[in-house]
Amino acid sequence: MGQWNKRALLARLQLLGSASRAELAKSLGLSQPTSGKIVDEMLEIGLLQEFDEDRRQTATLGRPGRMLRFDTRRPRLVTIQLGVTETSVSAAPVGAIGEDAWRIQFATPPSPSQWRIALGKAAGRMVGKGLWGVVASVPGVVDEKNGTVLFSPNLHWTEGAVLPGLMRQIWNAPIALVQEERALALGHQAAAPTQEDFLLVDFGEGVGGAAMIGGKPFVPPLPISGELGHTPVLGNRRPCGCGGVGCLETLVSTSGLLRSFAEFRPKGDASWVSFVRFIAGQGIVPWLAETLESAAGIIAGALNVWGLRRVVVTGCLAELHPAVLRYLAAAIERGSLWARLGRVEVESAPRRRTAGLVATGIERLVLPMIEGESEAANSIKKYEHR
Amino acid sequence: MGQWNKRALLARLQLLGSASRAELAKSLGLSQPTSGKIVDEMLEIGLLQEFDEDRRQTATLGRPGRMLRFDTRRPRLVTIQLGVTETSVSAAPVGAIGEDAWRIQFATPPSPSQWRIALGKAAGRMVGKGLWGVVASVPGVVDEKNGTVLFSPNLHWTEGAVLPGLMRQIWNAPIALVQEERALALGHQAAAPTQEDFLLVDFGEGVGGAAMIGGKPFVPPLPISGELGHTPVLGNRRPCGCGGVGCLETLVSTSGLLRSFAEFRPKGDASWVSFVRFIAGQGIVPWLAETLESAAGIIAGALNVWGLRRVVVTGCLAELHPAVLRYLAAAIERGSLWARLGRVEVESAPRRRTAGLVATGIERLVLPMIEGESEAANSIKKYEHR
DNA sequence: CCGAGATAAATAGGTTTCTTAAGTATTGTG
DNA sequence: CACAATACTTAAGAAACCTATTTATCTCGG
Repeated sequence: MGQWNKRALLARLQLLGSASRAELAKSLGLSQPTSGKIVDEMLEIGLLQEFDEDRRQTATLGRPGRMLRFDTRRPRLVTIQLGVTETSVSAAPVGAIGEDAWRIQFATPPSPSQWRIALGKAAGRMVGKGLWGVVASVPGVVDEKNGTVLFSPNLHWTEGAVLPGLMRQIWNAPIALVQEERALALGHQAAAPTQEDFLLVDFGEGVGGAAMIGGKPFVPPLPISGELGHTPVLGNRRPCGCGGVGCLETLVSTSGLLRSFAEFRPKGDASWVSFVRFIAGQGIVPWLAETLESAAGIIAGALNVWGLRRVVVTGCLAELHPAVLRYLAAAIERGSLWARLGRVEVESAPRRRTAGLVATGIERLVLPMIEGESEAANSIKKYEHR
Repeated sequence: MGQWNKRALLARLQLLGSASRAELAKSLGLSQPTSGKIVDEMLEIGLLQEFDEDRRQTATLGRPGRMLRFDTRRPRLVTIQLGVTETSVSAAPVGAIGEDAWRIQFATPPSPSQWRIALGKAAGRMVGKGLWGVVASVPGVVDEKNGTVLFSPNLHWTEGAVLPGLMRQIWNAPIALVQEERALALGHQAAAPTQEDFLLVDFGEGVGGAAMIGGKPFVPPLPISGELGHTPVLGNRRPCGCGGVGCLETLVSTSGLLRSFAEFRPKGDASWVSFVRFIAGQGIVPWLAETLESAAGIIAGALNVWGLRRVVVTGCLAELHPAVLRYLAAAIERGSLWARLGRVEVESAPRRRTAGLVATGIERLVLPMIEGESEAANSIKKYEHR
């Protein structure tokens, strides 16, 4: 039961970035001794770190607090991004900061066993001691609880593969799997902690969304949610990797956009770079406008269902001319019910996968570790009786 | 903090319907003394009730447990349904059971002050003592926290009206406002406690949805969610009360269906009864099929976004021939991503508004009362610091 | 440089809430 | 009627927090 305060304190510290014992106590409504006790324990474990803050500007009265943050010194989590074309691996401390910086990258091989081998090689070049766990982000429909991929239109070989099993052969540590867009949403939350409610939409090889509600990722009953990419678009006849026809993903993913671009200009160079240049020059051409309208309609529907008013766009759309995002934003606003009562906001942001993976690792691997047997057993017991 | 167990115990009892102290303790992983203490306190207050269970079939060894349930004897909550055409009022005990049975009904007047007067008359004919609170369900976009209606296409006069203020003039007791579909979802949950995750869709004057996730109503960041009725349907040009054009609600609400019916058969009797008879005879005529397809697409979209696989349909669609529901179910299944991985279920159910209102009352009025000042103050303090 | 004021952290002691352990009560069974 | 089985109660102790107090460390003004 008392683990509640621990979690709350760590969550608050994640939100604040750094804080003193007293600040944490005040902001949580805890007493200073309690806050102090928890912090001491976390320092002991190596989860938190004291550091000297540069406080030349904060000329405040009284004894200055000893500032705390998540430990940035020691790599604790192996973070893996299993992407459709590339796999990236690095080791990050729990206090990882800044943009994504991948230590090791390799082309994603086409089978589980080859992936395991490539991953093993990568692991050989990294620290192996003091690790607390391994977190991997995977595209598709992911059952995070069981660590399986149920459905992956763009990376079929992951379906049914026991990815945690493969990884455990390399690192003998706890392992967590995260759905890709959820990791991105958690990463954005870490970078912009004041935005507690938003829908992150990522445009890449596929299109997916993940909702943050009250600063927490929305956890659906089924291991499926935010599947915006596989909503059928009226009039679209392109076949999708999912087996369906006309999915949004076939229009507005990188490959979908390039396909439209090539169809529109059959003789030209259909590379992403030339597409970006083309749009910068020509503006929102009609076929692009139509595509954006479709995407906006689906996004607006998700906003109406979840009761959200902020959209964070990451991925390839954010690389295009800003007018594209503006057009999308206007279209989303038209479809959103909330726009009649208040403001709807659409913004673009960089992908912050590492931060998201680390946040996942803390939540799913580190906290259970801290809470130890007693509590874990207890919560399991409680679950059984449901 | 210890209020956690109280809430958990009451929630569990709500789920089980009735249970003994020992059963509650075991099912929650609590110790018997704790369970016993909490129960004693609740009996004292009058929230729970001991009763003799008929146990001729449960011939179990040992001392039989003293069965507990929510008190069914004393009316504690005034439950009000402010409907588009009718307002219904009754007083219910916290252990209210069975289908809706409204004590007093009157046509909903067209203004706040007239409504207040009619309500006052109704109150005169009811018990006034020992009441714990008043719960009212309201259609539209409801800010439950502030007790205001932001938007109500079919009952415009409620927008901006201070409904809790009006009610407090009549009953000087705590008051809670609930969005109508959310109340229905809570009511269904009470009647079918094992279904923890579902989307309730009600077809009536309007069309609205509410999601139950893990046995709890989904609480959106904005006071808007599940607004299925105001999703535009391609090709539909009917104007909607919301100011938009082509909303689903204009097709599939009672009045929308009747309008289509009248357009299809201009000379016939366009009453609901004759429509029901017509469909029973003719089956799913093409225009109805199209309407159902539109509704199903929007419902399936919501399932995909929320990660749900069960739809509970209440209201006018459930009154039509069963083939209508079957058609709708098949169409929903086609649009649902989960249908490729597992089963999707669609069922109809009666409206259980009283149960939902009572559940709301317990959650929002009775529990805070029980937890008392100390805790309330504490949680408020915690909130401020966010 | 020093003391006063201010704030942070640590310590001590008390409260609340649960749990474990050990009764007591009430049933069915032989 | 004794005995096993189960439900409830009581008593004592443990865990987690809180309040109050003390100690530490800073700024500021002389």
